[in-house]
Amino acid sequence: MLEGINKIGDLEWEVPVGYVPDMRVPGRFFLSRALAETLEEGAVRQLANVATLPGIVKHSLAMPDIHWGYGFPIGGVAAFDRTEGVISPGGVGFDINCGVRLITTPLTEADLAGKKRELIEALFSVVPTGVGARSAMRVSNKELTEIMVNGARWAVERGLGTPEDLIRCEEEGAMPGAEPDAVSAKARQRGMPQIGTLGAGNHFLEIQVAREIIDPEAASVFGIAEGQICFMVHCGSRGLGHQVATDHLRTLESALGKYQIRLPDRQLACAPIDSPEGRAYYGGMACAANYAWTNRQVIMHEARKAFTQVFGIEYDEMRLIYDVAHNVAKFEHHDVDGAPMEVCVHRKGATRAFGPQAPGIPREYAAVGQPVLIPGSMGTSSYLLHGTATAMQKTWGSTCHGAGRVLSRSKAKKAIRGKELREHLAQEGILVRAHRDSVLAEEAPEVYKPSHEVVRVVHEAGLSGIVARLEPLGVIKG
DNA sequence: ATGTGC
Repeated sequence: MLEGINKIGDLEWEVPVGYVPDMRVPGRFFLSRALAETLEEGAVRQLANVATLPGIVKHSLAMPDIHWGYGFPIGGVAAFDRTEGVISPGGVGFDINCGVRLITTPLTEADLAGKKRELIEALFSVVPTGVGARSAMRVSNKELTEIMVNGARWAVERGLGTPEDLIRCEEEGAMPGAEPDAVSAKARQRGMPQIGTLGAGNHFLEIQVAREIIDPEAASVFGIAEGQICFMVHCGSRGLGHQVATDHLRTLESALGKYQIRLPDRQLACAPIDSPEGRAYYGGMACAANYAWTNRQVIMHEARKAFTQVFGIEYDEMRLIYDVAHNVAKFEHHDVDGAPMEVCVHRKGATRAFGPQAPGIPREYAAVGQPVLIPGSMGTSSYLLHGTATAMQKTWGSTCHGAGRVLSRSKAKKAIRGKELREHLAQEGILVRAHRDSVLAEEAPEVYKPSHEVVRVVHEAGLSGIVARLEPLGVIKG
């Protein structure tokens, strides 16, 4: 472990005040010995830098998938006092509301046999992939405004889903406080042709089988059984979210002097939550988050239609378990030293993991806590977990989001051949359909930390409980 | 992550 960091529990570490100058609170992160080898000093410094920001409450936190990011570390969680604190795009990330949803089907592996290629091709033909992918769907400027305000409900009202889908979605598919005027014309232009598109990088649409049920009671509550075929959608707010982040970062950087905020790193650009600049970022970010929920709703709808065509099953037999955001800032009420407090929780590459009976989770899941969805890297397992009371106490109800990258894209492309990887995965029974073979090299399993170890750590640390392990059978990539 | 770099 790095110099100057204290072990405070089996899997818990503290970065003391003074690790970098002007820290207001300590940093804390969760990590096993096995993952310690992958810990970057730069990511720990970023965790400490976040602790210098005005109004930060209790700790600057990071999950076991911590790695170096823009300003804030990825895997980072930080809460700021609603009245005294700041809001920062670096604490959310460029892909606002990058997230995941998981859907069960009535199919088994036997049903899939011989039809997997047909299914993959059907899915690939209805879900546009790749950087700059455009949708066949026509969305007007007025409709885009409705999408940014109403989120997934916009899609359901047009028959692209069912009302039950919305209940099983974080924020029911739309955050409050979306402010369309805080989204630039350029951001709108980028977002207009991209509703229903997957994008690139680690985004995917994957066919999976529930290979292992670890917690049968919670699995039954979530409605998933061993051997069941599922599909998972992992994507975000595309060009619109990226442009919202870019636009507001520039505004916030130039307002730093006005609010006399001194930063160890300009990438931490932020503004008081209740300033015009802070409010504008929140309003724009909420628009992008709602756009992302709509995007995943439309992709799920297209995928359901493809399944009905290939297998002759009913649309309603494919049930959304849940949809989670991995990159977002939200106002939440938490207990701080026995007193309720409203804070702005930034989760960047982290998942909300609200425990049993927590407000804001679907009533049907109240007994076990909210579902938590952790995507694997290509060819490796994804996980379904549940939130816990421990997460509420220790991490503002948060857990990890997946496997952090350990090899850069450029290094991965030099070390790995995409075509060979595709053939190798095919031998294991995993069919891959990608926009370009080169993305396969960039997304190879070995360029990521092992997600099973990341998930093991949050389980052992009590931040969430493993419910099921899902194995990939076929995947569509950018 | 991203009309992938100013």
